[in-house]
Amino acid sequence: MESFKYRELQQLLKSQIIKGVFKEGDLLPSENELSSVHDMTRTTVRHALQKMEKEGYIIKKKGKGSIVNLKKKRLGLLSFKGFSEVIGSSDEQVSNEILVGPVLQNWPNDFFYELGEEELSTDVYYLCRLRSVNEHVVMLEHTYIPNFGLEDFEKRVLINGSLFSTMVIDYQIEVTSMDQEVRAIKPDKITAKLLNVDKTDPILHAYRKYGTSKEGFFFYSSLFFNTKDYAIGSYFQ
Amino acid sequence: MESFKYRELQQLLKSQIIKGVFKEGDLLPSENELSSVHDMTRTTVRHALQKMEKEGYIIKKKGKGSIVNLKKKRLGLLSFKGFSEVIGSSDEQVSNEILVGPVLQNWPNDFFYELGEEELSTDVYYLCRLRSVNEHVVMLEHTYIPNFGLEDFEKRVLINGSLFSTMVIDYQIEVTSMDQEVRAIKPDKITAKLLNVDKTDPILHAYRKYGTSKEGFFFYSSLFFNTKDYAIGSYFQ
DNA sequence: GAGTGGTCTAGACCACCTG
DNA sequence: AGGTGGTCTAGACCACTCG
Repeated sequence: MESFKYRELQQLLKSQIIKGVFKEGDLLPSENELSSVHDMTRTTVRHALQKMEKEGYIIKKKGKGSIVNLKKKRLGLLSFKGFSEVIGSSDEQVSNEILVGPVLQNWPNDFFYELGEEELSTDVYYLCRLRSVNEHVVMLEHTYIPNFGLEDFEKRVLINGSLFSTMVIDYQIEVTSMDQEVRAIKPDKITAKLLNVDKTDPILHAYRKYGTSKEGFFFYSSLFFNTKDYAIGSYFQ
Repeated sequence: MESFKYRELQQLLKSQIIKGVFKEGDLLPSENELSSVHDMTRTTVRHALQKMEKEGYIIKKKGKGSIVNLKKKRLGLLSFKGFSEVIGSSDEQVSNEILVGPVLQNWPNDFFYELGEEELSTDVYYLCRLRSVNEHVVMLEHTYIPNFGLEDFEKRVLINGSLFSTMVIDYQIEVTSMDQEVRAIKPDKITAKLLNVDKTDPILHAYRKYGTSKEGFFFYSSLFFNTKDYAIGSYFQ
């Protein structure tokens, strides 16, 4: 709804990065160039770039420029970038198997987060995905997305295999926050089998609630991690 | 070394918050007041406050002001605030027991992070702490701090029981980043006993490397979490 | 030396909150 | 209505990188 110059620039650059106009390691146009091209002050350009740096899309270097950055060294799965963004451009062989495609259904009983009335009055897209790195299964994710005007969501092919990118590009919804609870647990039979671990092996479990740029729109995940082969890495600054 | 107006204001306000001049929920002086009192533009004040908001010291509300914020809802132990900052002002009964006080020693063999030559040529402060919430043991932390000019560190009493606050106030060193690897594991005997869990109970383990405002100065932790009683929460935005 | 991002000034108008 | 933070302009000087 609200429209700001810095926000428009930010969204433009972001979608250009996601679409591949600017690739990993590329330099964005300089602040002076962006300010003259888009007819705004350098202050405003810097505001946009600052946000993008905070979100991890770019790294700024004094005297050099703004460098496009999408990779992280390891599996940054405790930060709130999506799996594909985090893993995407590294050397790892990544696969992303959808076990249960987006299906519209009712909310499960005893949902792991408390839901608002509006959420409860809609149905929900359920998605179950299995993620592997170098043919090691590392993560099983159950995702629940309330159907607040997501047209034809079940027919979409995820852009770059990424749910986050799809939401930005197709629905102009940005993920802005993530809240999670993490525990070490013993897996149940089915989860152990899917993650290819023994039933006595400890695994990591997380409940997540994602906040978005769309007022009142949240979505939820329950995730299981096999940390035998790959530790879960994360980096904050 | 480098000195900027926004950085000085930032450090002043931060230390005032840590020392209790401004308490949880208080409003900081308005941007206009800060700019006239400290003789700088509002832009510069905003720069300082922006950094502080990013670091989680304050929350800004349009039309209201900048609200001092130190608590998080749950145990935000996967973010990189220190334990004391995260837990500090909530309703929980927190204890922070130092099992092995800061002792100067050599680096362990096969240290969990790769160390630089400068680091290897110094000795290191070792610190072992046990953290409890409402009398449930939740965390065991082994901390390794290279002795790069930390005078009398072994004699310090941690300010507010917090290592992070002590470093800011006594040594002007700020923690600016954190890198970690997380795994679900079975505890060894000693750790199980200290965390008060069964040896078959899964626990969560993390290796951490903290980056600081002091060039080339890092410190390290190996942490074990009991997630039976309290899940590890974290919030990102 | 030319170009880059980092810091900083001195203003302006706006939307939001509270008495 | 008065004060707050949010957005934005139009400049300036600096430290850094690179050819």
